[in-house]
Amino acid sequence: MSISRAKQAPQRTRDKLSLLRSHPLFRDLPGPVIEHLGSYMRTRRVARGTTIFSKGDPGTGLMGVLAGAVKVSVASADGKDIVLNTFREGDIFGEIALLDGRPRTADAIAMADCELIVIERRDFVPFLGSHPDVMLKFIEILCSRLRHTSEQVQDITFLNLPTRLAKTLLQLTAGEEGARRKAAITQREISQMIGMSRESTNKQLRAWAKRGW
Amino acid sequence: MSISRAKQAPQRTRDKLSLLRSHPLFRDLPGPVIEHLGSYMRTRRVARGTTIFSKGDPGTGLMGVLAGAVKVSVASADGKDIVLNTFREGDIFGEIALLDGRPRTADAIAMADCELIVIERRDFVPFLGSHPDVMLKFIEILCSRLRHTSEQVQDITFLNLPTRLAKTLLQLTAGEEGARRKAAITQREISQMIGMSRESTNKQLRAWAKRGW
DNA sequence: TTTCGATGGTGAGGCAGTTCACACAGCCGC
DNA sequence: GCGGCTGTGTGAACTGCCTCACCATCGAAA
Repeated sequence: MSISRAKQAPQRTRDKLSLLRSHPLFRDLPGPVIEHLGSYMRTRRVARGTTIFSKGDPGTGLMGVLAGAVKVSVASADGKDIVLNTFREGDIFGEIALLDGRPRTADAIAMADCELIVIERRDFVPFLGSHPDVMLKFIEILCSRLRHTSEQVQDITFLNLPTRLAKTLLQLTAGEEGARRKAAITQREISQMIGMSRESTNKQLRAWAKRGW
Repeated sequence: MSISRAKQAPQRTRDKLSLLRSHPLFRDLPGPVIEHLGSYMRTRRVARGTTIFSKGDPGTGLMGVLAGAVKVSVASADGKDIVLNTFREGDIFGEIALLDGRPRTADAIAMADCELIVIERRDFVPFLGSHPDVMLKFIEILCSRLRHTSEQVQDITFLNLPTRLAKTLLQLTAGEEGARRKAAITQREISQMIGMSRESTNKQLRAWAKRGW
């Protein structure tokens, strides 16, 4: 997976500043402020499969996806894996450790070759302190994350495999309807998203396929 | 349950202002500001079993527990119930709908006779706008809620019944170690916290009891 | 070309936990 | 003291999903 993939740089449809300018968090900021922020940012390129950060790491900063896709997941002692969230081009992640400075609660892994931006906590926190409007946006983001995670809890406890699978598939296809579905996701990844075994997922998919879907 | 219980007012060990003054959110505010905030607050008394708000309600405000205990839970279509969080004297809940103004994502139910404080969103949001330091505290709270919920997801998917039960029991006893355990919780409530059936919980408890615990 | 690793596909068997059906105790109001 | 309610205790039957074991396919590496 390493060499031949890494050879071709990930498609980058936007640069650092344009990501800031288009993201809801910063969209409303005046140009000079955005450029100021931009000066704090580093970019980082990672190949598919790379661990971007691990559970327990000191949370050093905020990450943004310029190109590629990232999954945030946790592994159990016995090798199982659940995906808590996925992020793609234009998304921002890792806010929690950024904001409260405590260790990361999950792993972040590149699902494709990625180009990321990184803003360090030590640079960002002072900035945040002088920008209450950005704080408000962060509060909104945190709220929506909370709603998402809490819905996840409900889905896991209330819904059975087929329902959860269907729901996940819908979300996946909804996310990429406009773009051609180049996202080529494996069944194993789907199963991790819904917290079920690869085999069960497969069987359900086949059962549906037999009925012509 | 209704009459004889409601007769005796819930034990109130603190008043509105002292709750604000002792809560991490507001602790650092100057006295006059706290009193100003206090002027927005109403108190509300509810009997055990009362629904304080329901999933889907417009989120009107922030709630605080002066006395009693509150559980935040969701019910599934087929009558099952999971508890997402519990709050007791001195805690604050309902921040999410307060902050983003969207509908409540869960029900809040009084687990005992309660005295609550309420601050309306329309009063609080302007206040928040002029108090960035309070925003920061809210960000911290949201982060810790997020960590909690995400841990819940992990527990549900990775841990089996006995482990989850043990963990929950530990948290419960830890929460009330100083105070005499007057919290008299039912097995049904425990099962809802860990997302398992009442019967299974009972059997596990009995199994442990047989071994002398 | 062969080999190898990663993915997709499928069946048999097993078990954790659910559902259902009770029985029993304590408490309350009447 | 009697019915009714809420909470506890328990066994039998059922089942959804996991685990294990295996084979097929395909692309990349050697």
